[in-house]
Amino acid sequence: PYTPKEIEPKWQQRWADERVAETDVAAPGQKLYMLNMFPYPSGDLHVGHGRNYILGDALYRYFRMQGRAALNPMGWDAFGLPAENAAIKRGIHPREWTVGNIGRMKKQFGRWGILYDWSKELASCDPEYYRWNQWLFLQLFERGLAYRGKAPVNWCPQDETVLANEQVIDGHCERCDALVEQRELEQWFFKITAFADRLDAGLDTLEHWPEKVKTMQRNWIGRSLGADVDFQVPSLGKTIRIFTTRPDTIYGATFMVLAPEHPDVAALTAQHSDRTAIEQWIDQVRNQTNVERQEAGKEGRFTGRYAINPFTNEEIPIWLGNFVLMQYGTGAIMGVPGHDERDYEFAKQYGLPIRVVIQPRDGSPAEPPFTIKDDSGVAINSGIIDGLPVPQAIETIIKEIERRNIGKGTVRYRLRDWLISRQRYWGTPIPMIFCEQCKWVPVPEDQLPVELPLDVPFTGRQGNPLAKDDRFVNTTCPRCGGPARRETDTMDTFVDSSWYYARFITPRDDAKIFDSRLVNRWLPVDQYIGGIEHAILHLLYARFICRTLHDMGLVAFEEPFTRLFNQGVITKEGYRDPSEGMAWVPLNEVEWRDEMPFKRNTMTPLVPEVGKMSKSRFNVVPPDDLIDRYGADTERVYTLFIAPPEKEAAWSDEGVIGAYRFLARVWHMGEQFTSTELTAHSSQLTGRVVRKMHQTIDGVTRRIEKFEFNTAISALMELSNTIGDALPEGAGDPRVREAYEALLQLLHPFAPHVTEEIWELLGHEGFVLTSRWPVADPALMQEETVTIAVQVNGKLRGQVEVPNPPEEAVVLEAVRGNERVRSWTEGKQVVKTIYVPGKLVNVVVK
RNA sequence: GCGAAAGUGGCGGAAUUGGCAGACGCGCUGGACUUAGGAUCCAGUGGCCUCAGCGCCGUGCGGGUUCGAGUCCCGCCUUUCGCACCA
Repeated sequence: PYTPKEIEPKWQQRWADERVAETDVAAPGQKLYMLNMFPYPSGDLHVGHGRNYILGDALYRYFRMQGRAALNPMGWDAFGLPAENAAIKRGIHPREWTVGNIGRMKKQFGRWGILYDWSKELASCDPEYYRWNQWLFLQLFERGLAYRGKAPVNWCPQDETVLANEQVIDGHCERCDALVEQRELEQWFFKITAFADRLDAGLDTLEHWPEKVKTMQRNWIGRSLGADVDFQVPSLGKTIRIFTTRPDTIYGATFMVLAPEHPDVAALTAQHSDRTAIEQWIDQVRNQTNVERQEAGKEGRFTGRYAINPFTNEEIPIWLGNFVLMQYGTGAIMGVPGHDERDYEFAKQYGLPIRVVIQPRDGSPAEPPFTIKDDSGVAINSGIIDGLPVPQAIETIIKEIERRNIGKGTVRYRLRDWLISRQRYWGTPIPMIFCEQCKWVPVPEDQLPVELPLDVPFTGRQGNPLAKDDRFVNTTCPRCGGPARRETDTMDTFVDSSWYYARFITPRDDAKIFDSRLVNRWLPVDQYIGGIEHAILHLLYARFICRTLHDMGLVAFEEPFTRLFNQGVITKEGYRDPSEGMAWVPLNEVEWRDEMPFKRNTMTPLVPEVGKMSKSRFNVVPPDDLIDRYGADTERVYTLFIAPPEKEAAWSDEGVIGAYRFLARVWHMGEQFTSTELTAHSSQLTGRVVRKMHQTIDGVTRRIEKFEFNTAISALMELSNTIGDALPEGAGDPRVREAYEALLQLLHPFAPHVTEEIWELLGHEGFVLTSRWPVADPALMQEETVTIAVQVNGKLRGQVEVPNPPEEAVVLEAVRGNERVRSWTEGKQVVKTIYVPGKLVNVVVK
C-alpha cells in the first residue's frame, strides 16, 4: 500500500544529506535564479502559505530536470513589529521569538519537501546582514539620497511609530488598522523621488511582470505632464504659481484656489474683512485629515484678493479650498469649472462663473464639466489656440507660456520620498550620531555594525526601548570627539528586503555588501514569486534601491526581477467575529463550527464568511494533520491542482482526497510494474498509450512554462488513466512501462517523494531529480485516426473515421440554407482544405 | 465615481487559431468486494422530452458577424480587484 508517512521522511533526509539543492555560484552553467519572497517569520505556516512555496519548488525541480544550474535560496525577513509585540505581551525577547519561529517554519518547509539552498540562508536581524543595511544607508547619505527632513508624517498611535505613505491604507495603519494621525516631525527619508522618472520608465521594460502590478506602480508614481504657470497678484506685488495638466483650458480659468497650507495664505488674508472667521476656518481644515476633508465635501473661502489670468487678462478671485492638496504640485490650482469635475462642483457651490473652452470635435455643445483630453475635443473661445485639437492646444499653449517666461512645461509625480525612520526597537539601527557641535554625523564605516543591544527592557510603554538605553545612546562624536547621542530610530524593514536578493549570492562575505562579479552573473532574478500585497511597497523599494546600487557601480542592471509571478490566496469558509477587539478564545473549531456559529463562552454570533485563512476567521488548515494522513505529495498536488495559481482558490477538505487517490493509483501501478517481467508482449492499447505519453510530455512542458500547473496535473491524471487502462496485461510491455516512467518523471516536480520511491523500486539508480526531463516525439503525438463529422445543410449527417490522417480533407461544396457560400466555391470541386492534425474536422458537403 | 479583470454543471475548474462545450477532480447515484466502509474497484452523472432520437435546449442578459461563437463585435447586468479630491 501507499504509505507516504514512511516514504517522505526518508527522501527528505536523503535530499538534505546529499545537499541536492546547494548551488556553487562560481561553477559554470546556464544560470537560473529562482526566488520566493523571503517570509516574515511569524510562526506556524498553514496550507495557504504552502501554495507559494510549493509552486516555487515545483518550478525549481522542473528547471533542474531541464539541466539548468538553478539557484533557489531562502531567508528570513526577520525584523519587525510582531516580534516586539510578542516580547511586550509574553516577555520573550524578540530575537528568541524570531529564532523559534524560523526553526518551526524551516521544519515545515522540510515536511513539504521543498528544496532550498540552506547554505545561503540569511536573516535580516543578524548583525552580519544588517550591517550592510547600515552601510547602504551611509552610501545613500553620502550621495544626498538619505536625508533628514521635517515634514508632516503619518503617525500610528497604536504602534507608536511613523509610517511610510505606502503603509497607510485609506487613512489607516496597514498593520493594526488604527486611524493614522498627521504629525510634523523630523525624520530620515530616502530620496526615491529622484528616481521617479526612471522607476516609471523602467516599467515598460518589464515584459514578464503582471500588467496589474505595473499599473499599480504607475498609478503610485503618478507621473503627469502639464505646466507650471505664474499668475500675477497685483495687490501683493507678486505671482502665485499653479500647476495644471490641462494648460489648454487656461482661457476657462475663472478663479484660483489655494490649499489652506499654502505659504501665501497669510499675506492674502492679512487684510480680510473678517479675518478671525477665515483664520478659524483655515485652522479647522488644517487639522483635518484628507479623509475628513473629503467627507466634508467641497468647502472654500474667498480671500478678497484677485489674480490676473495671463491669457484672458481678467481678474479672477483667489479662493482657499479644502480640496487642494499642498503635497502635490504647487499647492495652488487654476479653477476651470467648465472642464474639471472638482472645479465644477466648487464653482456651483459658490456661484463662480463657468466658461466652456473645449467642445467636441463634431461641434455639438459641451456639457460642463466636459473633460475629454484626446483629439476628439477642440479648443474654442481660446485666443491663440482657438480651433486646435486638445493635444496640439496643450503643446502650443506651453510654448507660449515658455516664450512669455511665465512658466514652463513640467512633469510632476505623485510619489513622495520614502520615510524610513521607525520609533521601534526591533530593526536596523540607523547609523547616525548627533553632536551639538557638528550636528548629524555618520558612523564611520569601520565602526559598523552599530549593533542592536539585546538586553533592553520591553515595557510596551513610552516608545522605543532603545532610547532609554544609555549605554547605546551615549557615545562620542566621530568628528570632534565630543559627547554625542546615537540616533535611536531604526529603519523600516522594507529597507532590509530591498536588496536581500543580491546578498544571497555571497551571504557570508564580511568585507563587502556582495560580490559584484558574481551578482552580475546571477542577477537579475529570473523568476520571482510572491503575493500581490507587495505590488507597491516591496517591489517599488527594491527597484529603487537596485537603481541606487546601479549608480554606485555595484550592479550592472537596473531592474532586479525579470519575471514576476503573484500567486493567489487560498480561501476557506469560516466565521468572523463581528465584535472587534474581543480576545480570541481557542476552541475546537471543527465541532464548534458545524454545530453553532457562536463563540464559546460569549454567545457572540459569528458571521459566516469565506476568506483568507486566519485565526480570527477560524478557517486555518494546518498542514500537519493533512501530511500525517495523506502525505506532503498529496498536499502539493492538490494545492497546484485546485485552480490556476494566480487565482484565488477555495480550499476544500473533500477535494484533497482526489489528489491522494491519484497518487495511490500511480503507486499501485508501480507495484504492478515491479512485479512483472518485461516480455515484449504487446497490448492492444499500446499505441494509444505511446501517443498519450508524447502528447502529455509536450503538454505538461508547455503548461509548466505558462504556470498552468492545474491543467498540467490534469494531463498527468489522464496519462495515468490511459496507462491504467492498459494494465495489468500491459505491465510487461516495454513501451507501456516507458510511458509509466515518463509519467513518474513528469510528476516528480509536483509529487517528488512518491516518484523518487517508485523510481528506486523500479531499479533505477539516482534520483528522478538528477534524471532528465523527457522529450516528446512530435511524430508520435498525432492521433491515429481522425473522426470527421459530415454535415449537410448544417445538420450532422454522420461521422467518418479516417485512418492514417490525410494531409487534407476535401469539401465538395459548402452551403448555407439553399445558398452557396461564395468564399468556399472557388475552383471546381476542391473548395477548402480544413484538415488540422489531431483535430476533429467538419466537412460540409451537399 | 474612474480603471482593470472575470461571469461555463451541485462545486473547483477545462476548452492552441472561431471547429465534438463541460477535460481533470470533488460531490452525487447505482453496483462489486466486504462483519463493516468515511477504504478500494466498476459504471453513470448539464437540462428537457412525446425518454434511446440522425431529438430539442444549453457557457450572465439582449442583439450582431459567420457554414459554425464560451471564444469575435455592439449594448446592458452582476461580481471581484485596484485607484479614489494628485488639478
